[in-house]
Amino acid sequence: MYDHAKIEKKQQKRWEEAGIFETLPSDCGKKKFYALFEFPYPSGAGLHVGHTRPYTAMDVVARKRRMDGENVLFPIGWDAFGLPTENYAIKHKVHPASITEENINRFRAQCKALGYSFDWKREINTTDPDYYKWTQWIFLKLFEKGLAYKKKMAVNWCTSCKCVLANEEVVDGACERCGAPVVRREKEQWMLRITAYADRLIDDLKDLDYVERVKTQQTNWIGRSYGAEVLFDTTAGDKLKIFTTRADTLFGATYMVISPEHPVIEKWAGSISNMSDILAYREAAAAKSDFERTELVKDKTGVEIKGVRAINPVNGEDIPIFVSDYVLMSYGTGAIMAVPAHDTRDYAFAKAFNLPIIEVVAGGDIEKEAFTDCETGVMVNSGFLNGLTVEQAKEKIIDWLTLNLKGERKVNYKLRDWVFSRQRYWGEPIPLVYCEHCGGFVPVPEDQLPVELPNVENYEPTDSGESPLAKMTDWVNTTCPVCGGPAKRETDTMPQWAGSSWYFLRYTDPNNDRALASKEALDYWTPVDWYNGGMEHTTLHLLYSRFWHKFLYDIGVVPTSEPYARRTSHGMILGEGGVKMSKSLGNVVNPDDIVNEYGADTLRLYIMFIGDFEKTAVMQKDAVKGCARFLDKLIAISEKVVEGKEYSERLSPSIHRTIKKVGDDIEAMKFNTAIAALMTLLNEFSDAPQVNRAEFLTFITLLNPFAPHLTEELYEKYAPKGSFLSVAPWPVYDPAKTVASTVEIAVQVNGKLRATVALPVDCESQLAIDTALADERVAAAVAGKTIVKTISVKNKIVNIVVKG
RNA sequence: GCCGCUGUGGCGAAACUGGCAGACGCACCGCACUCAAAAUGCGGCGAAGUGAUUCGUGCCGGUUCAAAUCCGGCCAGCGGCACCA
Repeated sequence: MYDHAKIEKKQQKRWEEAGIFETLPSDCGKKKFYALFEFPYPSGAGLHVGHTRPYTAMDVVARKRRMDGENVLFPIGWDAFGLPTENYAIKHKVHPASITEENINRFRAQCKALGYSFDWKREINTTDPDYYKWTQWIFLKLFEKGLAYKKKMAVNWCTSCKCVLANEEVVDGACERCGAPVVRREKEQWMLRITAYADRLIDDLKDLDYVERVKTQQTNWIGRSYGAEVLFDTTAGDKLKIFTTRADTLFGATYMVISPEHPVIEKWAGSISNMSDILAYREAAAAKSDFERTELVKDKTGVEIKGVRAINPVNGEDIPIFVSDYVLMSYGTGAIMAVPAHDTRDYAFAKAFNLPIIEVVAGGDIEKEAFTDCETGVMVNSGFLNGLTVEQAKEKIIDWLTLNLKGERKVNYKLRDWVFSRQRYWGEPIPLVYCEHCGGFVPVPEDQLPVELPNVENYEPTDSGESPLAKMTDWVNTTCPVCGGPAKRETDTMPQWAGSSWYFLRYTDPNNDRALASKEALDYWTPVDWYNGGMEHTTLHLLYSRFWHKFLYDIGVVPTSEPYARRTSHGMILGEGGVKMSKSLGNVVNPDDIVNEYGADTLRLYIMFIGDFEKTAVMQKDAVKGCARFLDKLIAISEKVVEGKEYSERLSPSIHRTIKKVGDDIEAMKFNTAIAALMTLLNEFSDAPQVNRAEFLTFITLLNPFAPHLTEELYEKYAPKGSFLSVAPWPVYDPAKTVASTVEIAVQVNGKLRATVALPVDCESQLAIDTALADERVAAAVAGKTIVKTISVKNKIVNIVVKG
């Protein structure tokens, strides 16, 4: 066992003093490489072992690219606004800013102890007014372009955080962060028009190097569907507009349904004879939480509107209209045509209310269930569509609707606009003031940014849904920047996701006080070349930041329309026994413990060796030992290295192969097999009679990205003063030298392994077959039988097919 | 229900484009060193069989000289979405 604590501290100090990980200027002549992982929220719990997986992975990549001679930007910062800090501050009566500072100090120390090669001079903090000034600036640009607007609407209200949530933050009807139930509340909220970018957010994915599951998840979340809007005449006089993806089934529409919140209910009040029933139903629907609504998916409820009926535009049929909460006001037009024969929900409703079911696509059995999987069917009972395929009917009906002014093509999305305001203290103030005289919200002028968070006595959230800032009358009351009259500041703050939607831009030029970053810095560094992050952010941070970036591109602030060229995603680290690590289970592994016992290099190796980077892995403390032993073995070998400038004949092929393997594996994020290859090579070293200096140096260079401290220490013995392995050139391999002169070939008889034979590389297949047949075990298996066929695959296998 | 991913020893896992299944590591067993233990080194380690051999990558079937890998049909687990018309 070596003194890891001493060595690691020493090397960290050397690196820092020499500044070898500082980013070079953009005119350095090197190819740029921007490596990024999702910057942490500096929680009170400190760095978790789960953090070390993506951090170490990207550190390995960054270190390897630096050794490849690239100019690497590998930054770190703190996404420090957020509720846990605020809640802790309330409980312990301290200012969130001071807790944030404490937490950051701890995270920083932990990161340094792990030897990450960050450029510490570019550290950022989203709660720093010099940073959030630009977050506010982007908001003002969104406001200026009409992409930020205030709207009264039903929102998700977390009963514990006492704050609204974005749709993306609601998981199974509960708050994504605290797990408390979420209810619907009518509130005025700031919204960002992310839906305006829905198409581009889907379409631009196709040119990006993102792992496929991220692309599909984003595409599904945005949920684009192509269909038509159709106008139905009603006996109330005006028309009712619906959205459908199946206009081809119009002849099967036997009733209509509108959402309980649909505004026509008020409009038709005079004609509706059972208004009280309908209002009672609406009230009952509104009282349901999101959770209850999803729980009750099965049973369809509703009320028929008495007094108003609709006319099916294709056949003039008079059909009833229902109110039911299975139709959502927030999607499409809040009204549907119901085709029970070909939609499961309509079918269930029609059965419950005893409504007619008309088959319009042949092939199913509508007595039993709705025939929905009918894309290949043929139209029936459908007038002028009869005999057409579904595909043909879809085209024909849309043409017919358009021609007769009864409808038109329409695209709809599941994606909703982003609810952007929060009624909490610890977030960026929204830089707007409300002026009665000017008749609305007025932006705070750019030269008055940032609008800083005032010091408040009490951060306690309110049940009324007002931000704690609202009580700060000194701060709230201000003058209007336009007319100079009295005005009130907006007291809601921005959500946690604001600061992280653009932070990667700030790293390129972190101290700029005239722009969020200079044009030169953005031109050189963006887009991020490789961004790794958690799957849990796919429809949150990743989507939000793509949206902001596209907006900034549109207004000419950034030079690319996408922020990240490549996106990878790491699997979760589970606790012992395959369960999620949590405080309550007491199975949280603190990386500090492993660092103290074995050293940072061992932890780094272990966390990379644990398994496929993209998959969930289980922490097994026992297995850490294997990595510690590997390093001990390396030290033992280092003490016996002899002089030598060339690889020995014995080790040369393995060394060349390993250089290739480790390099390829790092780029493919197959860190586990890269380490396995290094272990194999080290085992060969210890079996060899001796290891020379050239061989040893290549080995520690390959290992350096994974175990930078020990390899740097071992390198000092050979290196001129002031030179560093961490920035030494990556070894090159010669493809011709990766193969030994002989290979072992498997010999099969009828596909079953019978022997292995040694043969010269790339030998003729006849020689391989002859050698195989000469083997006594093969001969025995073939004896007395007829050879029907022989197959020989170069350097791999010989298969002899026999009969009889 | 829909979309996606995964299923391989006692355990974590490897296996390029179909070509010796189980690399590498953990645990375990034996031996050496030691008074002893730890550490270290050497050897073994999918199952059955004394053995030649046979069986074996979730299950059933297919294609192929050859299948963990390709095709068809299931089963189980994980993740995402979910009354989205």
